Amino acid sequence: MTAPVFEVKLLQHCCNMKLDTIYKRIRSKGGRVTKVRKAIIEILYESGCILSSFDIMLKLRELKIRPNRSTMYRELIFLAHNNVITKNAIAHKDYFELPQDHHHHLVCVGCNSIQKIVIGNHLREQEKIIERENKFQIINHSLEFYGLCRRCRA
Amino acid sequence: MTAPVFEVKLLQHCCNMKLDTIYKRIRSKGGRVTKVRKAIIEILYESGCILSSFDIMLKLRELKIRPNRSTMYRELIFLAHNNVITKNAIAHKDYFELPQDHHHHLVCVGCNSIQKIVIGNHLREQEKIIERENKFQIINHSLEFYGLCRRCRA
DNA sequence: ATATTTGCAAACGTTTTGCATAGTG
DNA sequence: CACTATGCAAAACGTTTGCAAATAT
Repeated sequence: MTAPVFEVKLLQHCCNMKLDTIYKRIRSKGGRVTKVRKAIIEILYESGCILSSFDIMLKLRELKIRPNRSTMYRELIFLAHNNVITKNAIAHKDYFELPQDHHHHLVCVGCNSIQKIVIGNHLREQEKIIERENKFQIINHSLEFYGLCRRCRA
Repeated sequence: MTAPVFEVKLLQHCCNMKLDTIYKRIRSKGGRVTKVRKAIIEILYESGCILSSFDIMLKLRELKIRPNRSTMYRELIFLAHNNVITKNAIAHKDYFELPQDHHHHLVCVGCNSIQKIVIGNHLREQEKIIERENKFQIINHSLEFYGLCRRCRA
C-alpha cells in the first residue's frame, strides 16, 4: 500500500478579496475607511503573510503612521470581527492575515518566523467524523507545524 | 469514491509512563520529588486530561497545597523541560499533560473546555512531504479544533 | 448632528525574573 | 555541605478597558 501523495506548495500574494471589496464591506458595516484601518489592510495585503500585532505596528511605523497601541488592537478586533481579516493565536500571541485559500503554518522555533503551506484539506473528512462521534460542532481548526527553518537548521 | 474511514475515539486515563518511572526520571536529572512536584504530576495523572496552569493551581488548593504562583510556574517549566509533561499553548495560555498516545484537542469556544480526541496519525505522511518540499525540519505539530461542545450547542 | 475613531492612562491575566531563605540528599 | 526548591515582590508581556476628545459622514 503506497502512501497517498499530498499536494504541498507555497503561497505568495493570494488574498481572496480585492481591496475595494474589503473597503466596501467595511462601509457596509457602518465602518469608516480610515488611515490606520486602510494601512493595516494594505500591510497585510502587501506582505501576503501572517503578521503579529507587533509586526503590524512596526510596518505602520515604516509608513509614518503611529497609532496608539490600543487603537491598533481595536482596529484588529474590528477587522477580525467583520471577517475582513482572520485572527490566529500562536504561542501566546495573536497573528492576523487576510482571508485566503485554506492553509496552515510552519513555525520556526529558532527564529520565530512563520511561513504558509497549503496541504490538501484532508481534515475536512475527519472533521465530519469528529462532529458526529463527539457531538461537537466544529467551527474551525488551527494546525501549526513547529520546527526549524532552513536557515536555523544550519 | 468513498471517503476514507478515520478512527476517532475518546481517551481517558492513558499516560504512557508509570508514576514511579516519572519519579525515577526526575531523580536521574538531579531533581527532587518534592511535595508540589509530586502533586502536580499526580493531578495530571488522575485527571487524565490537559490542564491549564490555573487549573493545576486550583487542584493543588483542593489538596491543601498552596505554592506560590512562581513556584508552580517554575515546576511546570522544570517538568516540561525534562520531558515529564508536555506543554501546549492554546489561546494565549499554557496547557499541560502527561505524555500519551498521539492525540489532538477539541476546544469549546463557549465554555473553554478542552477534550481529547484520537484520530489516526495521518499527518505523519504529510509531515514528510512538508519537510522535503520546504526544507523545514518538523519537531512537532499542534492541531486544535475549535467549536461548540454538546452543552454549549444547546 | 450623530456615530465612529482615536489617544491616554490604567488595568488585566498569564508568565517570568531576581534575590534571599528554606529544605533536602 | 552543596545544591535544589520555595516565597515574595516586582516586572514583563500582550492585550483590553473606560473615558474624554477628535474626526468623519
